[in-house]
Amino acid sequence: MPGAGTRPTSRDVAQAAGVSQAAVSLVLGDKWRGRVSQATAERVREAARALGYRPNLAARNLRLGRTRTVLLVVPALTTEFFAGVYTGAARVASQHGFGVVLYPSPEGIGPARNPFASAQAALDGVIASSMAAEALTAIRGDQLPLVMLDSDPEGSVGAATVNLDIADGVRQVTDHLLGLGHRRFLHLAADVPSWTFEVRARELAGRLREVPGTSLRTARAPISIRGAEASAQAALAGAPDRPTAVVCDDDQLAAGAYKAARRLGLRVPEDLSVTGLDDLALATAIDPELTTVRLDAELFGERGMRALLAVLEGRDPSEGDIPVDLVVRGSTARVPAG
Amino acid sequence: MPGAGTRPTSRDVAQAAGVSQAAVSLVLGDKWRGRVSQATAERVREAARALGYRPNLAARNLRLGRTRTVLLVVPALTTEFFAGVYTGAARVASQHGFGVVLYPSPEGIGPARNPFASAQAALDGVIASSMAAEALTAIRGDQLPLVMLDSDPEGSVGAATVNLDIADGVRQVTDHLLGLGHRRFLHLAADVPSWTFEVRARELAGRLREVPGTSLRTARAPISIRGAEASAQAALAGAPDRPTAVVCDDDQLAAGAYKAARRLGLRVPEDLSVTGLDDLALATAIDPELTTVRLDAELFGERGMRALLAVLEGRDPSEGDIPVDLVVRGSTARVPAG
DNA sequence: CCACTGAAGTTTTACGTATAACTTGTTCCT
DNA sequence: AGGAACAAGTTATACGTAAAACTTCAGTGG
Repeated sequence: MPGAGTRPTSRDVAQAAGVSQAAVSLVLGDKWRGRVSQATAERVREAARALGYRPNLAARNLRLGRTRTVLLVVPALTTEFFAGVYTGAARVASQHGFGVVLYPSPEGIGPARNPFASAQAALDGVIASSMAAEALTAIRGDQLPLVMLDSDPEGSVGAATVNLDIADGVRQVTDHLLGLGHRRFLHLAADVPSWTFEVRARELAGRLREVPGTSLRTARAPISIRGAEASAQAALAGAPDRPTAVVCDDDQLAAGAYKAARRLGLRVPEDLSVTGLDDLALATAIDPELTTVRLDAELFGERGMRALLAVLEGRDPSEGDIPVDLVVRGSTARVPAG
Repeated sequence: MPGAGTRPTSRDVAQAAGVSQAAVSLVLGDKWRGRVSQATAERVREAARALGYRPNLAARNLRLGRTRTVLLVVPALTTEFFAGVYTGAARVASQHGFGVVLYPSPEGIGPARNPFASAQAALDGVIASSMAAEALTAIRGDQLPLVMLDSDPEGSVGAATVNLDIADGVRQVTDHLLGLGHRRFLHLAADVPSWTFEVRARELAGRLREVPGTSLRTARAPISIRGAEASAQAALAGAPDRPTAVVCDDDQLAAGAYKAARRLGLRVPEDLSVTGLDDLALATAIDPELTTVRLDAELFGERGMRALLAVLEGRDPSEGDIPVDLVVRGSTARVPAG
């Protein structure tokens, strides 16, 4: 009889069922066919149920040398985007008997510290979003299989990468605005060093360079509505050759641009077109609803987990970028005359 | 020499430093004073560094019988609220050498399934938000120390509870609206069975019952902007004795109420006052900015973790409810004449 | 000079599991 | 009849760590 308060072990179950510990392990591990009789197996299962036996995961992990647990490192969970990524990753993981532990990096989207100080769980692999070389090194020092989300395929030496086709999204936005006659652009950029934001800047600038008569200014802001508001207000204040379109690095920045516009007496979209990127719930909460690029967060998470499974099984993890779609709503309109 | 690809163990470090495995454990566990010489300790640390040694957590957890890891069960991470809770909990945890694993329950705020199927990590305790009896039973079956967030102190048998003073928040909102002359109220309620929402309904109804000449209708909606929009639109459609104030169970529902109002040609706040609860970033992104009740998510998480630590150490976890504040912004105004 | 103390270690063991290797008894084929 | 083949188990071991219990040796006080 196990002491009160102590959790029952497989040995307790064995004793209760009148068999050896090995038999218990075989039965509960579903490896008993041809090794244990049907009747005995049932007896073991009954004993386990009666005692409320739950295997000690630390012991199992030690024995097997793996945990079937992976870490998902994400920037701070200030939007629902990474909730979607987690959902997708967790769905695929559970189909393969894996668990996903979520680690929101304290520093936001930028460089993240070594997550292993916090996550006491032993891990089989890591899916990391938008991290800097520093943390990457710490992880690779641990020899852990690694998949990078939304990161430079060149920069992440050896690690598999899974990316959304952000560049194409920016192209679609830019072409949409050019088609509406816009020529003077403001890029409201995230004030965070990350490849994913570099792509936006590069692609927008590149596309505009191909079209004569266009101009591009850039304003940087921390990724928050308040921060974006201040930055956008300053950038839009000059009346003479004010931009007619604001391309924002994400929907939160776009919401800040709305507020700046309102403060300056500019109407969206009559005086100013605004675009976002993400398609958060926020995008349809604000008025007018935001023209933005829809990112499929769940698919992103699924693909990330699938890539990690491939790495773990020694398969090739590479697949193409995930397509994104422009969603045209009420925040973009034909360029105002004059 | 450890085989290529295998992680070095404490035994490898011992061999490299020319000492026993026990000495390595003592030195790295900082228990060496009076047991190992300064010089040897330094030699061990150097060897560990050289080999890139990281202790096997599964083995440590098995040996110690604890993991210094706790699980934080939250509803789906669709708003930044629970990100704040996590941040607060993780901060306190790391100060005490604990890690926090985040488990977003797949079913939203309502009844959650047993999280242990997914989280392969062995756990020392659980902080669970707004869960139903079903999951609670599963957890208590595991004999795990448990702290409930935002749950009925009566219903959660034996488990410690940490609560925000939501009731007081609802009182403040109601008194604010009554003071502005409102008498016809619509309660836009979350369509989810949870104690935290029952409190809102009870408190609002109770307060209005004390004031003669008031009326209260209730509309239920899933917690999303879209869902709230549809529900609020239906509830506000009847012209004659339409409510003049909409009290929403959270900010997302309030954003939906804005959209319904706009669709019906009602101006906020001139024709309709709207209030929320949470004070999300969304609250200041919409126009007009939302009058709402600010909840201190980080403090909530801190208090939750502190309570769990108290339980783990056999101390009394109980503290008072966390105060909340009404934040008056532009979405509430004096009741329209007539 | 000898018992004693303290420093500086080492040896050993236990944590709970999964599984390889072994044992025993029965059935079946030739 | 004699073993081969198989069912139905058991015994023993390893995973990597932490720490209790033991050893060895040098110095010290009476």
